[in-house]
Amino acid sequence: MNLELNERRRRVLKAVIQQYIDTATPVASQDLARSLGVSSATVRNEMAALEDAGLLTHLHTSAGRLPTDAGYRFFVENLMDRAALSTQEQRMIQHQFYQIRSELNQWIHLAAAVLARTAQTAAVVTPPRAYESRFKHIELIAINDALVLMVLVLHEGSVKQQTLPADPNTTQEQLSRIAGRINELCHEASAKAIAALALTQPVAQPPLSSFEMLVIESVARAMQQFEEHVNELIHHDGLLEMLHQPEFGQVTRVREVLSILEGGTMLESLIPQALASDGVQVIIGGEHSRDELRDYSVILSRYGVNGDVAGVVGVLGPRRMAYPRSISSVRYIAGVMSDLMGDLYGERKIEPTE
Amino acid sequence: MNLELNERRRRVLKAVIQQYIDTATPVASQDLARSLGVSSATVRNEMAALEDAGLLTHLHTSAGRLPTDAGYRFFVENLMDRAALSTQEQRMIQHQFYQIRSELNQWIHLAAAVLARTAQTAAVVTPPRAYESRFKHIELIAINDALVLMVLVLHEGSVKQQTLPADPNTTQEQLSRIAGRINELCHEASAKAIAALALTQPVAQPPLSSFEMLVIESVARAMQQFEEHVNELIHHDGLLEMLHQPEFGQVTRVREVLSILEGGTMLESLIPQALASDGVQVIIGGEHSRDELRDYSVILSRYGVNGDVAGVVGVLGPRRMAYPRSISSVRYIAGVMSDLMGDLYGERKIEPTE
DNA sequence: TTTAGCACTCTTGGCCGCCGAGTGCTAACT
DNA sequence: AGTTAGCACTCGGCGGCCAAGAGTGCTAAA
Repeated sequence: MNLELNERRRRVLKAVIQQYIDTATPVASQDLARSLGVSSATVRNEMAALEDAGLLTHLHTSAGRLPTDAGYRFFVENLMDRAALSTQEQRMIQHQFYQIRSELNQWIHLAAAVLARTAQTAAVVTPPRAYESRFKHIELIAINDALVLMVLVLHEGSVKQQTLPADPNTTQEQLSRIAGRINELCHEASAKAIAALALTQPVAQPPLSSFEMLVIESVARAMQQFEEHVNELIHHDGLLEMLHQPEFGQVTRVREVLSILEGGTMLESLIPQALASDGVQVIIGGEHSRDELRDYSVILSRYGVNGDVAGVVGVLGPRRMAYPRSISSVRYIAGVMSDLMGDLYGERKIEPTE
Repeated sequence: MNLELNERRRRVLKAVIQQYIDTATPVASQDLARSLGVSSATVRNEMAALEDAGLLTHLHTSAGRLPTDAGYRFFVENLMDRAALSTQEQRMIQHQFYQIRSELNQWIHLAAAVLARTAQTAAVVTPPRAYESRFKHIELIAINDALVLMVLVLHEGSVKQQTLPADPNTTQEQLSRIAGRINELCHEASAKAIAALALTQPVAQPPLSSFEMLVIESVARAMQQFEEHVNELIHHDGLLEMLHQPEFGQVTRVREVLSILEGGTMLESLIPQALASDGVQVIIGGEHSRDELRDYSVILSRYGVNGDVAGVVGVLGPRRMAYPRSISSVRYIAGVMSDLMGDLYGERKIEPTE
C-alpha cells in the first residue's frame, strides 16, 4: 500500500510528521505551503489523499492533520533520516561508560541515565540474564554462630549472595574446606547439572553432609533464578523530564506510563519480546496488542553477549516521539553495552545491526 | 500555646482532621454538629477559635475548615490514637520478610513494597550504610586474560564487586595467592587503615607488587564508598497508588513528588537528617525548610544495627496523610528490619521507641 | 453559654455567543 | 490534468453571565 506514494506526497507526509513531532500541535496546510513551494490548497489535497491512505488523521473537521500509527510506521521505515548521534555525543557516552567500567552493578543505572538524556524520553534497562549460567566459584563466610554467607560467582563474573543457616559449631576453616569441596564438585557445571547433583547424593568420599547438600541446593536455585530472570525489576530513568511533554497534561496519562513501567506490561510483555528478537524493535502505539500501549511507543534492543547473557535497553514515550533520535540512541547504547560485556565475557557480542 | 485547648475544642480539632484526612474535602460545621451533640453554630464558634489559634484554616470565607501544619502537628503529638497495626497485619509482614530472609539484596524492595501497601502512600527505603566498615575477605577471580573480578566481603556480610585490569599472564593460582596475602594484611581492618596501607608500601616479604597495591587501593575505595553512601539510589514504591489521591489532580503535583524522590531533596536533605536522629521523624508540610516539601509530609525512621550499619525507611505523601497508620507502619517495619539485620550483624539493633 | 435565623460570600456548573483557525469544495486558471 | 484562489462552513476555546448550593459570620434571643 505504501509504494504508490509519489515523491511530493512523501514529502508532505514527512513534513507533517516532523512538524507534529516537533510542536505537538496538528499541522495546518498553510504551515507546509511555503516550504514545499505550492499553495495551501494543493497541500490540502495531498493531505486528504494521505488521509484516505490511512497515514494521517483529523481530530475534527477544522483541525490540522496528525499522523496515525501507520503514518509513523511508514515514516520510520521509509522516510526518516537515519540521524546517527554526532561523534561528539558518541564520545561523551563512551567516556561516561569508561569512567565506571569497573563498577559492574552501576552499568544499568548509567545506561538508563545516559539513554534518557540522549533520547529525551523515559529509558528502561534490564540487568543481563544468562541463557545458561555456569558455576565458577563459591565462598562460604561465617557471619555469626548461626549464619553463613554464601557468595556465588558465575562463569562470566556475576556475583550472587545469600545467607544460609549453619550448625552453631562450624568454624571458618571447616567452611573453607566445604567451599573447596563444592568448588571441585561443581566446577564449570550448569544450573541443571547442579540441580541434579542436589537431588542425588553424589558419589564422594566422605559422603556429603546435609549442610553441604543445602549449599548445593542453594547454588542451584540461585543459578536457575539468574536464568529465569526471576524477580528482576526493570530500572528506569528520565520519567520526570518526560512529564513536561504536553501529552502528560492530565494525570491519567502519568498513571498509564507508570503502570506500564512498574505494573507489569513492560516486564511481562515487551521485555521478553525484545529478548527474543534481533536488532532494534520499534512498537508504535496500538500496533502492540496490549491496550494500555495504545498511546505510547516503545523502542527496545537486546544487548549482551550472544549465547551467554542478554538484557534489554530501550525507551518508552508518547506516540509522538523523536523516532530518529531515539532509535539511534537505543542502537548506539546497546552497542556500547554489548562491547563492554564482550570484554568481560568473551567476544561474541550482540551487535544490533537491525 | 497548645495546652489552653479545652476538651471540646480538642474534640472538634480531632474530628476535623480525621474527617479531612478521610474525605479530602473541607469540613463543614454541620458535619460535626450531630456527632458532638451541639449545634452547628457552636461548632462554628469553636472552629473560629481554633482558626485564631492557627490550627485550622479556610480556603475562602464560605468554605469548610481544614488543618494547618500546626494543626496536623498538634494532632500527631497530642490527639492521635496511636493505632498500632493489627497483630494479623504484623504477622503478615513478619511472614513476608521471613520468606526472603536469605536474599539480602531483596530486603529493600520488599520493605518498600510492604510499607507502601500498609501505609497506603509512597514508601522509600535506602540500603544500609556502614558507620565504619571492617574488612573481612576478598577473592580474586580471573575473568579473562586482561580482567580480574574482585569480590569484597565486609565484616557484616555486605558484598561489593569490581573488575580490575591484570597482567595478561596472571594465573588463577597466582591470584589466589595474592588474595590470601591481602586477606592477611587487611584482616579486620577499617577503611581508613586500608587507605593508609595503600599509600605507604607496607612492610612485607616479598614487597607488594604494583598489582597488589592496586587491589588494596580498590578495596579502600570500595569501603569508603560504603561508608559515605556514595551513588546510592533510594528505592521507592507505591507511587502509582498514591497518584489516585485527589491532591494529584494536576500533573505539577506529580512532578513535584517525583522530583523530591528522584531529584535530590530526599537524598540530600531528608535521609541524612533521619540517619542522624533516633526514633520516627515526622515532617509536616512547610515545617521543613525546603520549599518543595510545602505540600507534603514525610515520615522517616532509621533502621539497622547501632554503631555498625544503618539505613532509612519511610513514607512520603500529601500533607493530608493518614498519620496514625503511616507512623505505626514505619515504626513497625523499621523494627522488623533492625531485627533481621541484628541477626546478621550482632545484637545492638536500633529499636525506634520514639 | 448556646442556638436559631439570616444575610452574605464564594465556588461550581451550565449556557451563550464570539473569535480564530483550518478545512472542503467549487470554479477559474495554466 | 493539475494547481490555486476564494469562500462557506465547522469546531474548539474563551470569556461573561447567571443560578444554585454550600457554608460561614454575626446578631439577637433563649
